[in-house]
Amino acid sequence: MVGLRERKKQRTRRALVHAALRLFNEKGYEETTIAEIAAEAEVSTRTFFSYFASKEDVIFHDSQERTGGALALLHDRMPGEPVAALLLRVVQSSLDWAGREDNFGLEEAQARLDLMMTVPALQARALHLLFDSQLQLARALREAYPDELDLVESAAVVGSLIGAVKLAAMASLTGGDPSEQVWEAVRRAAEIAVRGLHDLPGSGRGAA
Amino acid sequence: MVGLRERKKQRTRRALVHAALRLFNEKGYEETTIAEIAAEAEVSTRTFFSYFASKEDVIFHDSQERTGGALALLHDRMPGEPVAALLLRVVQSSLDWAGREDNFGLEEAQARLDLMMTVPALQARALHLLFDSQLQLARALREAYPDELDLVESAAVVGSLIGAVKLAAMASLTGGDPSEQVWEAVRRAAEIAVRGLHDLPGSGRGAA
DNA sequence: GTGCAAAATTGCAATGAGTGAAATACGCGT
DNA sequence: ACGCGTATTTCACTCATTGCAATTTTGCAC
Repeated sequence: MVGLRERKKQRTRRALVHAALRLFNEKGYEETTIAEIAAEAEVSTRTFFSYFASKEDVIFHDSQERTGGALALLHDRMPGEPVAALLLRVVQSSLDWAGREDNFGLEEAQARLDLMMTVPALQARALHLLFDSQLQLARALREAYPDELDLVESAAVVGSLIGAVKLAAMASLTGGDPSEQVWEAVRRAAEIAVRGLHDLPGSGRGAA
Repeated sequence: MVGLRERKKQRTRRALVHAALRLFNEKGYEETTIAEIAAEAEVSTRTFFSYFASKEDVIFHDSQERTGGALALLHDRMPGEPVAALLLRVVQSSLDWAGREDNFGLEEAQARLDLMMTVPALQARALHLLFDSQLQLARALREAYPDELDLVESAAVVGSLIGAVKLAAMASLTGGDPSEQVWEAVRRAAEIAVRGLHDLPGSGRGAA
């Protein structure tokens, strides 16, 4: 399955992402044209679109897998585990993901985050993706606790948690805090959001 | 101040919004070109862009004012009012806004909501705007309780509440529920999110 | 190795969003 | 009626994105 064909495709894909990221940070997102990215990766502009549906997609090429992990956690929840504890594990695992970044260097990860935060178009796209994943998480959570939660409740719980974490992280980030404090902000936000969940059905006792 | 000049401008603006909405619902958002909208409103395509920065903006032309109301509520909070109670009032007032819709007919309001929910580009934009307003709300909340909350906490609280409401509403909407049940979902979500806030500094006693 | 079919790449043309600048029309105060 | 300043239009241009047909590359069988 990993024939030359596949390897070559992956190489091109990476080249495109790499080139795009480099140019975005060098000249800015709007200022960089697809033609330039393609040239940098040594393919035609037309080929760019056979790898990514749009300019934005270069930035979000791996968002799929990222939510997959969270969904898996919800799916294989430990029997008897309180909702609050499970959700905190999801948050934790998500934070770990951000710490890894195998595929691309830490610099590129940072650059990407920066772009997502500053370029309005990307910010909008990021929020949209995040939102979709939240809907998926809500469905998964509901399936994990089919007798204790209905869909609206799981949605409220997931939305509350992610919403709190996201906005707190953003507030901290825009405040210019170092990643240390951003992490701490996320932790506190999660705690606040989860506070109301202790007495939620399916709990037993609190967690966190 | 209300010379012919001003009146004419407002008339054109409305004509553009009206034409756009009509065409969007008739042929779909993507399928409608700016040229068509401009033609319908009897102006040049270039003029369209002197009124709205982009195609999307026609849909969100009044989003500014909508958040203004919520910010005002936070600003004039009643002394001694618990955080939870104040936030619930914000949610309530926001729901009322959706009920009114003075500027344009109920049909158009409904059509607009439908577009925002279904067209990905608009969905993304809506989320972005919502997110920005949340940051503003967080700042306002912090100023309303300067001694009891720091920025991260207010962000967590606001994000949690809005996140819960938003996702619950969405879950209910995509489930095909009638507006009756959507309203109920929002109410329940707000309650869940607020549950953890009762023992938040500045409260005193609970509210809901 | 050769040859062939599938997959990938490319060039080209076309559509539509969005922008900049110059030319023009028009309400407004005098 | 006259001139000023702002809308509006026109024209020309850049760029994202897509459809299509031609071309090249690769996987595989003989």
